[in-house]
Amino acid sequence: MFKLSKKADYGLIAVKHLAMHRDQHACSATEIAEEYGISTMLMAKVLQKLARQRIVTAKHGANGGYLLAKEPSLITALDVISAIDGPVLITSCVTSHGNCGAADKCSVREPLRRVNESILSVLSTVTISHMSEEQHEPVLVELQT
Amino acid sequence: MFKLSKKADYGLIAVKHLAMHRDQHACSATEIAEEYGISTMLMAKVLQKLARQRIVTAKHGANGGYLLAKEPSLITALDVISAIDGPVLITSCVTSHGNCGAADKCSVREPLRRVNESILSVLSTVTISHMSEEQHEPVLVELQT
DNA sequence: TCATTTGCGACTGAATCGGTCTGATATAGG
DNA sequence: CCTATATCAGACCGATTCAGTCGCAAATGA
Repeated sequence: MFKLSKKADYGLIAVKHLAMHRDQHACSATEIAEEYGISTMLMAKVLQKLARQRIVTAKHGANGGYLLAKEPSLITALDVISAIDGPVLITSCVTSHGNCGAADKCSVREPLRRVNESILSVLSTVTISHMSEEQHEPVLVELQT
Repeated sequence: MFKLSKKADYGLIAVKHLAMHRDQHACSATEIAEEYGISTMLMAKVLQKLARQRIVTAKHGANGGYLLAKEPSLITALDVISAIDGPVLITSCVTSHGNCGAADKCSVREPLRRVNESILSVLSTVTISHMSEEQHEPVLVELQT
């Protein structure tokens, strides 16, 4: 329906973990997985996807692991989610090569596109450093109705 | 990943259609389905769910069909979507009877809850009348980071 | 050299989703 | 009253997606 995948969830957990252990040692997939009681194999897969999108950098070999590739304030929730699940599109019609059956007859396509943009804007406003801080300053997001 | 179901999509199409044919005759599921090239059976199912949530009212019998139960400006996208797909929760952790494995160890739960609220707020700001109008005045939505 | 750790693709079982079918009930009109 | 037209409800099925696993290759530090 309208949920993020568990993998995306785990991705956010992992990135936040790395943000909190910044400038310390590199964290291995096993270490992170055990800390949160998640399957090691699955966490490894998630971190690999994050590495492929240059959100984290990997260090091979013994005592290796992952480090954040950028500052926590430069990594948005959208970055992490779309690195793992692919582009965020609330309807299949919205895509460029969209093969929506109702095609051009579809009267909700344009309004939904605007809703989609608003959601993207929310997700890209929230950064990892936001998610680590305690204070929560409200931010205004513009919504084209 | 993060998409609305086709049923929810069809629901929005149907409700918008009813809004545009307001104060005329009741529209049958067949009529709406054919107009947008959607399966009749499926459209019927969608409209039944909308009727159960009192978003539309059904008129049985010959020349029956559906009518909007409220003014288009009082029906939000969130109403329609959650009538069909159930409550909008971006993670399974967020729910009240949440059985998230990582449980209380999960460090992203609270930030995601706030993101979820922002999305709900976006979806409940957009009404059916918004989706029918041509003009698009921007609205500001508050986002707790 | 060897233990550790990432990288990648293939695979499986379970859950969800799109869509269909059947039968029951309600109602307008002849 | 009878029939055609609609909604209503739930069971059902095939296809897709998703969570999670496994095996093997490559990199790297000790």
